Amino acid sequence: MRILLADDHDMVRETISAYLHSVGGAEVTSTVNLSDALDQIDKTGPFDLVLLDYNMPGMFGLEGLARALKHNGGKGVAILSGSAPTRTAQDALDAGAIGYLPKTMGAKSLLNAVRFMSAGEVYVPVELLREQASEPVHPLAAKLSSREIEVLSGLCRGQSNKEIARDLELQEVTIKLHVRTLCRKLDAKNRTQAALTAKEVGLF
Amino acid sequence: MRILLADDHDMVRETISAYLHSVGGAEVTSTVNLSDALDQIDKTGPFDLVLLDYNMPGMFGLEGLARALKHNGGKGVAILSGSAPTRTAQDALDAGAIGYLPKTMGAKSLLNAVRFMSAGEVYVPVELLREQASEPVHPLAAKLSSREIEVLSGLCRGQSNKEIARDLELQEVTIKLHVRTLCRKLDAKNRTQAALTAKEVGLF
DNA sequence: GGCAAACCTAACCTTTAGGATAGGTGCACT
DNA sequence: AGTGCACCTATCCTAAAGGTTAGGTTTGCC
Repeated sequence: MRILLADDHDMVRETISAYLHSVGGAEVTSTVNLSDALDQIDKTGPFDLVLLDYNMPGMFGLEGLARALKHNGGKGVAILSGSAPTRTAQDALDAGAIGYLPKTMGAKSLLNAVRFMSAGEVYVPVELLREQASEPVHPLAAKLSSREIEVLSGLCRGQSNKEIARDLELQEVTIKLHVRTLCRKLDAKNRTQAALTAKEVGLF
Repeated sequence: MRILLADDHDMVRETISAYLHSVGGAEVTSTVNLSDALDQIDKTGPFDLVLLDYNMPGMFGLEGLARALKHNGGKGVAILSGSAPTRTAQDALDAGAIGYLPKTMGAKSLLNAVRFMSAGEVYVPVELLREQASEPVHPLAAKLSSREIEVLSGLCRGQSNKEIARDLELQEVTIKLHVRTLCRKLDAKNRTQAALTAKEVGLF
């Protein structure tokens, strides 16, 4: 199993490389930037798997991924990243990456994932799904009073102030007031934006 | 590698079982429903991996998964499914499944995934991310003209008619007209509802 | 050419939204 | 008792939204 590891952090590079070699029996080559990695591929032929640090000299986001994919002749290229923003991971996989490895994962899991990807399979960390499913528990919900939540709920149903007032048995003016404070708290210009952002953060 | 496969379709059961045994060298036991599977676990001890068909006598959705997880003593249980609705897969993984296998995947990939999961790693098919990224091409989008889509886009950003008019270099009245027809087509009472439903069906 | 459809604009109207300012209540905390 | 906060209401105002009717253009189709 021939692995190419490109990461500018010495410690990351050395520990991962050592583990994959000693425990996983892999033949690991490592470089400190993208261009060295591409040179290495050209020199010794495609690797079974190429691991690229996302934040690394010469990467320029996913551009580096595309270049590495071309060089590695059909074999897999995966992205290694410290954090795991869902967006980036999705983009990477859409762009043809064979996997997205958060650096937070354990050594054993890393080895398993590397073996898996070397076999040509796409590795997706569960965390990605988790993040999408469970929102960060609406951070701004705490800033809203219970009344405001009720009014916001009406906004999210597209109700007019009058309708909301009727449902809550209040005067229309009062609703206007709440709507205004809601817009301020949600950083929205109008009721529509308030409703949209409330929906977006998963409040309703 | 001891695998337990539970599926009520004879063909699925036999082909998968045969492949995992002959090519993958696995020891495969198979049953036709959930209760037989649970009996089998109790009789011969936990398997390295249990594969459960999602639509199967006794499963009752994810209830069967929970029961199997208890019986298999910490080792992995994965869901096998014909279709791959993102929602179900997410729920399954959240409920502790070690993987979600669409039956559409190739034999070789299946074997790789099974080996991966037997090693205790969570397998997530890429399709799940893909589906979330690219919607099923909005059924009602066809009913809207290109201008209307542009205006709707403005609504979904919470813009006022005046702002939309400026962006599209049209008169405000024209925008009003489009907003009205949009509300009719989207069955909305006002711009807020229109924006919300547009967002809901994934148009923006 | 006639015709329909999608588009744009105009003038006019009513309702709603959004905002400011002022004042009232009840409750909790000090 | 006083202070602060969340809540409710009132009046007055401007700006937007929503709706009607009546035109106009371009495009493509029969």
